[in-house]
Amino acid sequence: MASLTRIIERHIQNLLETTTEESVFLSRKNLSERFGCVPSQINYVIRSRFTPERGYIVESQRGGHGYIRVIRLCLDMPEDRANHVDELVGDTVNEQEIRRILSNLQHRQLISNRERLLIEVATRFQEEMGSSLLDLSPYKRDSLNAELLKRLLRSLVLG
Amino acid sequence: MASLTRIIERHIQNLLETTTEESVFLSRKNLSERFGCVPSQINYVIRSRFTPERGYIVESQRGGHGYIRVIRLCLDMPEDRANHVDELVGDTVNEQEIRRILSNLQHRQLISNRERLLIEVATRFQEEMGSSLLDLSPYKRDSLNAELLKRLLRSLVLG
DNA sequence: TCATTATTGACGAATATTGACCATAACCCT
DNA sequence: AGGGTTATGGTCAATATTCGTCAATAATGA
Repeated sequence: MASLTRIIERHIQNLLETTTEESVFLSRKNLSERFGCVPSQINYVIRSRFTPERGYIVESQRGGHGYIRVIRLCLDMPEDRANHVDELVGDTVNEQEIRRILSNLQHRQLISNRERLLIEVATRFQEEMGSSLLDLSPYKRDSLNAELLKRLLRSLVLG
Repeated sequence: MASLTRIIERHIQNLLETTTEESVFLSRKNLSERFGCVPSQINYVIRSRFTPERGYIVESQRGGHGYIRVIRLCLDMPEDRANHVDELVGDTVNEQEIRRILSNLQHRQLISNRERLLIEVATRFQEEMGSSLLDLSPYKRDSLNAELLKRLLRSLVLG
């Protein structure tokens, strides 16, 4: 029993995979009628699933002939991917954020599940060392986590 | 008398062995009702038994249609395999030995190029932290390296 | 006996759904 | 051209539904 949000998400992803274009134009009204929901549910799906963090950008226009356009980010150049990684991770990350980032990257097939596992083990080990052995402050641990995570991901994404 | 934790652990493992998928979706609420325990007991089982170090990845989502997803990358590591990893790595390893071990594993096609890269980056980062940030003795650094390397390799069920 | 592991429950955080009200752009009619 | 009308999409807050965390307590085992 999938949620409506997930169903609509899949629908939009299908459209993106089907087309040869790098974007699709949606009608909020049509979509909400097709899926039997209030229009603002479409906004919720867009806001929660088609974010820059997941590799999308969105444009829209109101009024007559209005639309919502969903564009797939193109990260062909290794350098673009490295920059993307730096933005994703930022200067500090806690364990929860690490899990979320890795989940995203895996769904986008930028890392395999074994690679994800290695990264989780490595960051957990560092977290454990940082808190029990070294008694570092939470902030210091989060910034060390960010540094390690960026190095790991950059090494994959530059190749 | 088997503890509830063990019973629930076995239940989840059975689900994983039964399904043809690489993962199972659980409902915390359902499970806790079925086994007559508080919901947070399910978290305890997951946290203590289905860790990345043991080769599992866990994703979850709160809210409506929430779930806990357990992904198993490999079946549990047999005892002898784990011992093999321990022998391979030993109690201390320096960078040179790490490279030799990884090279060997890669030639036997037990790890990919990218996986090797991750392990090297992770151990090098720890080495760097250990010497510059915390000024650990070389011996201490080598034993931390060994511990990290063993956890990484065990998670992949190598040996 | 002491350390580790297991159990519980109160409280907190995240996600999904819905609807009322707001903002904007195109169209059409003087 | 101007102004009203119509057709879109956007925002925000309320509510419901899950799951997570943390700390206290109990049980187990070495």
